Amino acid sequence: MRTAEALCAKRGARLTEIRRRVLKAVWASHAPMGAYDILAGLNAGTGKIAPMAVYRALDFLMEHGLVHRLASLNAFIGCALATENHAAHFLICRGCKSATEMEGAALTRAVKKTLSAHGFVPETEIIEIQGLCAHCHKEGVPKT
Amino acid sequence: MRTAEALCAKRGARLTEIRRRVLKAVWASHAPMGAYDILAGLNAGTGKIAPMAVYRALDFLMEHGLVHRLASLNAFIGCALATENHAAHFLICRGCKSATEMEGAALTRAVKKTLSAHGFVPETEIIEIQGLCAHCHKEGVPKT
DNA sequence: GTGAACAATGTTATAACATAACATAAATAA
DNA sequence: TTATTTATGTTATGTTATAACATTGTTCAC
Ligand SMILES: [Zn+2]
Ligand SMILES: [Zn+2]
Ligand SMILES: [Zn+2]
Ligand SMILES: [Zn+2]
Repeated sequence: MRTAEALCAKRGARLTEIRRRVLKAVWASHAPMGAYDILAGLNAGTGKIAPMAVYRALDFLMEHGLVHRLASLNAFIGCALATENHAAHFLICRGCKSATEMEGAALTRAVKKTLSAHGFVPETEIIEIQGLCAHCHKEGVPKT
Repeated sequence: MRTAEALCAKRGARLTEIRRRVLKAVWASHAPMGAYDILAGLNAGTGKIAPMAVYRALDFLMEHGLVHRLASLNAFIGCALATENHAAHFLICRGCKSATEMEGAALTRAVKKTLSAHGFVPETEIIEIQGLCAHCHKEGVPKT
């Protein structure tokens, strides 16, 4: 959270109340959260925030690399490596619902190589591997 | 199309009228199509097919590896390598809206390696790189 | 300080994507 | 043929995301 504040300050970006609350909600969850889950959390008390507000906050947070969107789940998760902009690669376990962000230097290199072979200029890189994490696999989480 | 028929015959799977029509629609488009786009196409004449029917056909076609879903676009595209089940890796150009399926042996290897390093057992592999294809980049398609 | 310009939020409505649940019909097996 | 399974029809609803425009708040030049 300090990191987020520092980062926004450095960029002259405003980490407002609602953005902070959304970020906090996303960070508080190990599992990826849907936008409407986040919304429900914010509105748990007396709230009456609208979906738009959450989506706008998420857009802001994504722009600044504090949150990632998991396309395969329509869900959002806090960035584990909130440094400069980076490609996000995720391992998504259907057993424990975890999504682990991985720092894949080798993978990144392989992707780059493949792209340049095609002359393709990348802008967004989505890599999401679904399956079972080591723990859940050992536990014998069933197929379906 | 012959391929699809052969493949289904071999497996005892029934490539019915509606499934065939959906496959044809998806194949006819270079660009990925949304489910409701496909639906609109089928219903262009006298039709009155419901969304469910399209989604069910798509599920069938995906099970048999004839169609892929692009998670980042909520769209579907015909498989360019309709052989055995394979991980689908796509290059998605925002200029010409094309989605190119790539046969990335090296990339596949890199992914495998990374996964085993994490002890992660994969089931579904989503790799979608968005950006500009060589042609659109050369044309100077602008940022936004 | 005042006012212009921009940034953020509020508000309402709707678009776009996807599935649940149950009924009917068609194909296959026994 | 009857039973069983597979596919489709039908209606309704759930889920995710954006459009459009009004209002409020912040910043900055003057
Ligand atoms: Zn990250
Ligand atoms: Zn797990
Ligand atoms: Zn394919
Ligand atoms: Zn292109």
